[in-house]
Amino acid sequence: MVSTIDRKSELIHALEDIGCRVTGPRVEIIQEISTLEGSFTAEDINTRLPALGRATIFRTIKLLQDTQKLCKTVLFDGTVRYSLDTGFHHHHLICVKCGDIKEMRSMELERVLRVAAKKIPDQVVGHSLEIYRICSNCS
Amino acid sequence: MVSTIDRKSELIHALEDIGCRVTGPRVEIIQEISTLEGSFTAEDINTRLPALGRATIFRTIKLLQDTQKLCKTVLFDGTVRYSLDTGFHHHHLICVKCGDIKEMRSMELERVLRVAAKKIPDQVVGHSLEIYRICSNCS
DNA sequence: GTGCTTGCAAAGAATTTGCATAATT
DNA sequence: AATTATGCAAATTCTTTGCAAGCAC
Repeated sequence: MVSTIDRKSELIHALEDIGCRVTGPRVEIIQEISTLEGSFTAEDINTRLPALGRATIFRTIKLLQDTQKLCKTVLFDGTVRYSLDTGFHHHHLICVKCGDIKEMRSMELERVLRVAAKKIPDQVVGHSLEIYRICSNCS
Repeated sequence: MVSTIDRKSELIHALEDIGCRVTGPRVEIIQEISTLEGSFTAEDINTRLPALGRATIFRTIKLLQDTQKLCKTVLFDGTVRYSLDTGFHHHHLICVKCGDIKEMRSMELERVLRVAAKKIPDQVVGHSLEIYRICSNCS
């Protein structure tokens, strides 16, 4: 299990690595993201950090996506949510009630997807798979 | 192969079935959708039928979704595209260059997905799978 | 000090809604 | 004739941008 502190410094270092300054607002946003267990929306951060400008929140989220540490997911209804990213290829378990997103990996699924890709005449460049569920909090 | 005419009357009947009137604007929109081979955006229809109000286009598209004959897909970049729907469970083959969407079905994939779902402790209510490719027009 | 960042407000883009008018059944 | 549908324009929602002032390095 990764601690909040570890996640926080990992994200801060990731920003530094792409040449960003470590500023107060950015640290505050990273703090919130690290504390949140599941996925979140830009609005979630805005609500928790009302002193920050929305633009800063969107800009920081974008930077974190650039570091590959944050993953953007557009849900079936068009809602945009973000979740921490391990950096490995993975799929999402999405709760249809609260929108929470968890990562999921399965070698078996990947294998079948590779086989399926071979049957497609065009060049396959990737895939995304979302499994919809009702999470334990919501059921 | 389904003809444009068949698709058109199928969509018109589908609207009638949910208690909608068959109006000029709706028929025009259905005509365009039936003629288009792949997927399309609301803007595509608006461009082809500039005499119609945008609101009418969005409202008609929504009605067609209600009939289950039209499928809404939100792409990785947030773009919204629509495509004709067979009504059966299926997945999407999406071209990363032009956004074109084709339906795809695979018993093998479904089987593996069912097995994967059983391993998830929560109640799984569905899934969606998109395979990204470069279509023959774009490659 | 220099240049990257911030917050505000304004601009955008996409979609929805209210309402008077027009068309369908 | 009774209702539903349309088109326009205004309102929404979410996100981005321009810019002067404020920080990090």
